[in-house]
Amino acid sequence: MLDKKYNHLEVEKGKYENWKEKGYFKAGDKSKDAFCIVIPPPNVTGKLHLGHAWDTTLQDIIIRFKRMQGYDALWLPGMDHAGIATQAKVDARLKEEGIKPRELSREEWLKHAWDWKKEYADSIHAQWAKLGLSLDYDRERFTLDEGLNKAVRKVFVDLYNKGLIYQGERIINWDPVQMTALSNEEVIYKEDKGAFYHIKYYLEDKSMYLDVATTRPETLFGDTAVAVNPEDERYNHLIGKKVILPIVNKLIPIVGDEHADPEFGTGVVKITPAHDPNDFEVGLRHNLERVVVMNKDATMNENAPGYVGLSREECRKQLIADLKEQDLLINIEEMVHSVGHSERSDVPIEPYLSKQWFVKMRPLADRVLENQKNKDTKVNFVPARFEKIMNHWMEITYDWCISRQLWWGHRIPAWYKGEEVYVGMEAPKEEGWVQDEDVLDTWFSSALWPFSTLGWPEETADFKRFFPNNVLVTGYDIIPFWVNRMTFQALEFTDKRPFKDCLIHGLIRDKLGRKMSKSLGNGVDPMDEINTYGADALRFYLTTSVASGTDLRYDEEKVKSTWNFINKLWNASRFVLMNLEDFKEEEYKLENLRKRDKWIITKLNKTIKSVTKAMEKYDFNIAGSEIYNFIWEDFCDSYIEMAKFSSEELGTKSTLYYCLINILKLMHPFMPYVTDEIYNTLPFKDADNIMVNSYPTYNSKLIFKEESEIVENVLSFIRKFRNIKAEANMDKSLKVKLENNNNYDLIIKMLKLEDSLIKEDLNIKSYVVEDNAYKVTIYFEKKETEEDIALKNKQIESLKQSIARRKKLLANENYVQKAPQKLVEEEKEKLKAEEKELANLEQ
RNA sequence: GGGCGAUUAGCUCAGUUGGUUAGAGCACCUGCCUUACAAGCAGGGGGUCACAGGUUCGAGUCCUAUAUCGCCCACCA
Repeated sequence: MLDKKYNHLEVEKGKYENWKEKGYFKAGDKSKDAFCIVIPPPNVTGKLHLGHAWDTTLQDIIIRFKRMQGYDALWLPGMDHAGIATQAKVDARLKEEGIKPRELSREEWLKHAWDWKKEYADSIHAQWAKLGLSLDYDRERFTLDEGLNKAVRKVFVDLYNKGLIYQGERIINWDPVQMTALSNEEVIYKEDKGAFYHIKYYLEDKSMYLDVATTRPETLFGDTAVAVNPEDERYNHLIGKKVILPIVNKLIPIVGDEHADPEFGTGVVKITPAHDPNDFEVGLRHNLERVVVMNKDATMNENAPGYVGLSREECRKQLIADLKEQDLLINIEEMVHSVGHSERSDVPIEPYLSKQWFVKMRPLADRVLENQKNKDTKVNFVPARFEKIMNHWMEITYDWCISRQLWWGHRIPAWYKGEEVYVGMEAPKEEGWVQDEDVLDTWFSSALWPFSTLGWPEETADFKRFFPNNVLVTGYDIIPFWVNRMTFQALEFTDKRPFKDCLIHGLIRDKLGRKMSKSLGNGVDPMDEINTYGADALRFYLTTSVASGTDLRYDEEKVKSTWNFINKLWNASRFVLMNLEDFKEEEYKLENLRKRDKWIITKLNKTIKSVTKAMEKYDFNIAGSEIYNFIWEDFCDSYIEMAKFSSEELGTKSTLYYCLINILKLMHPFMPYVTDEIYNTLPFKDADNIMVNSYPTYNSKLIFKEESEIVENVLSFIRKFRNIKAEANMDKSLKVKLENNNNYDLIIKMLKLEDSLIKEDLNIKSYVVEDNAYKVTIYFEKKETEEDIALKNKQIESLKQSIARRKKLLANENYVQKAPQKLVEEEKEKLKAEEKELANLEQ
C-alpha cells in the first residue's frame, strides 16, 4: 500500500538505474515502426540549466509517448565538444593552476581538454538521470568521436571538391583574446559609448583639409585612401587628388565610391581595407593596398611606427593626444554605437584581414528555400511562424567562415607543401606535407548531427531506419546557428530534410521576465528544484505551463502547486488501491455498471481522445490541462465521491481500476517516476513496466451517452443545491423535500441529507431547486431574513436580464437562419429553463 | 531601417477552423478536520480581452491603423 503522503525523494530513488538495467530505453525492435529524436548535444562546459531541463523533458515526453504507442522509439544522446567555449574554460582552469596554456604543446593541452570533457560528461549524465530521460545510451555519441570525425572530413572534402569550400583572404571577425576567427553568428552586438573623432586629412598641397570622422582612429595606420561619394558636389572635384595621412605623413588617394554616404558623418570616409569589411570591398574596387596594423592579440604591429606593442585602447589614447598636439584633431563627438563582441570572451571583435576557410553559402541556402516550398519534404516548424526565421537567414546569407585558430576541434583535412594544397580524407602518403593547424567551427560538426550520429557516411542500418529524424526540439535562439545549418547540410548530403518536424520552445526567464544569467545571479539549478519538488513536478510544470514557442517565466510557486497535484494523484490512487485490496484479475470486467461508472468511463474515453490529439500536435499544455482537469475534477471530486457509495460492487471496482491504470498511462510521459511507482502497486498489471506498455486508445464502445447525461444532471443539480445552500447561508437545520426520480438515493447521499429530514409537512417554503429531471424543495425553520429576500431579488433580476438577452437573440432572424441549428436549439432550451426558474422564484 | 511576438482576473498563463454570459493555477473572501488527500473539501468575489475603426447575424479570435513592452535581422566610416 502507498504511504499516506507523496514523497518524491522516496519515489524517485533507484528507479532510473532500474529502467536502464532492464533496457527499456533501448531501441531496435525491427517489428515496429521507427521513431527517432536526436538530442541537441549539450556543451561539455558546465552544468545543465533550466533551459536544458525544459528542452530535454519535451523530448522525453515525445519519446515515451511514442514508445508507449508501440513505436521503436530511439532517443539518441550525445554531447558537443563546443570548440571555443570549452577551450576558453580549459585555458582558464590551467591559468588558475599556474599553467600558461599556450606554452603547452598541442598534445599536452589536448590531454587536459579530454580530462575536462570526461569530468563534465559524467556530470551531464548524472543530471540526465535525475531528470528521468529515457535515452538510449548504447548509441551515445560525442562530436569528436572517430565516426563523427569521418563524417566531418567527408563533408569538408566533398564540399571542397564541389567548389563550395574555399580558402581566401577576407575580413573576418577576430577574437583577440581567444585569437581565433569567428563566424558572424558568434558576434554579439552591444551598445557601447564611443565617439566620432574628427581628424584633419590635409590635401597634398595643404591648401585645405578634409574633415574625416571615425570611431576607430587607431586603424588610421592602415588607411590607404579616403573616399567621397561621386555624387557629392562638395567633394567630387577632389577625386583623384591626394591627402596626407596624419602622423604617418604618407600620401593616399581620394577615391570616389558609393560607400561614402553624403548624409552620414561628414561625407568623407577613411578607407582601411585590412580592418573593415566595407573598406575591404572599396579596396577591391579601387585596387588599394591592404595594410594590417595589428597583431593577433590586437596590439599594434610594425605598421604603426611609434605605437608598436600598444593595445588598441592605449594606441587610441596616445594617438589622439598626438593628433591634438599637432593640431590635427578637430573635435570629439561623443555617441553611442553598437560594437560587435565575441560571444565567448566578450571582448570587442576586431575586423581583421586574414586567410581563412569559407563555405560558399548561396547554392546551399537556395536549396533550402526551394525545399521549404514543398510541403511533403519541408521542415515543419511548430509553431509555423519560426520557418520565417530560417527562410530569412537563407535569403540574406553570406559565406560562412569555418576555420578556427584553436586546438579543440576537428582538424581541417587540408595539407600544404610549399604552395600546394591537398584536401582529402587522409594525409597524403608522400613526405613533406604539413596539415593545416586550424580546426573547424563547432557548428560545422553540429550541422551533421542528425545523420552523423546514425553512422553516416556509412549506410548503416540505423541511418536507413532512423533518418530523417521525426522531430527536433530546440529553442528559437538556436535556429540560426544550428537548425539552418543542419537543414542545408542534410539536403546537400542526404537529399533529405534532417527531420520532419522542428518543435520550437522559448527561453526561461525569471519571475520578473529577465533572462537568467550569471551576472544577475537569478539562475536556478534544476537539480535543486528536483531535490525540493521532484523531477516529476518540475517536468510537468516546465512542459505544460506555456504554449509552444513562447518564453516561460519560472515561478517556483507553480512547481509547488504541481507537487500538490501529484499528491492529489497519489491520494486518489491510495483510495483506489484500498478498495482493490482483494480485487482479482478475473473479477475485472466492465460489466454490470452503474450510471456513475459509465459516466466516468465515458469522460475518460473522451479525455483519452483529446489528450492523444494534443500529444500528436505537441500541444503539451493542452494535454496537461486536459488530464489535470480529468483527474482532479471528474475523477477525484466527482467520481470517487460517488464511488464511495458502491465501492463493494465489482462494477465500481472494475471502473476504479480501469480509470486508474489509464490515468497512470496518460500521465506517464510527463511523470515517469510517480506513475511507475503507483503502477507497480496495482493488484495486477498488463505489462512489466508502465513505460513499455501500450498507450490508452479511445474506445467508442465505452461512450455511454444517455447514462452520462443523467449523471451530468445529477452533478449539476448537486452543484446548484450546494450553491443555493451556501449563498443563503443555511445551516444544518435545513429541511428538504425531494421530488421525483431515479437517482434519488445518490443525491441524498452526496448531499448528506438525512432521511429523517425529508418531510413534507414543514410550513415555511424558501427555495425550490430544480434542474431538468430533479427538483428539491428546501425548507428551513427560521423565517426569511431581509438578506434572503435581497438575494432572491438579485437572482430574479439577473435571470430577467438573461431572458431578455436570449429573447432578443432569438428574435434576430439573421441569427436563427445563419447560426448552427444546434446552437439555436440550445438557446431555446436555456430560455425555457430560465423562464421556468423565474416562475418558481417569483411564486 | 526590416521583421516577429506580446498586451486577457491582483500575479503567471490558456483560449482550436469566429458561435454569443471569456477559463485555469496561485492569491483573496465564506463555511467545513465529510477517514484518499487540510499540501484537502464545498461555495464565492474579481475581466468594457491595450486602444480606435472595420468585416460579420455574431469578434478575445479575422482586417486596418495606433500605443507600450520584448526579441530577431541589417546598418552604424
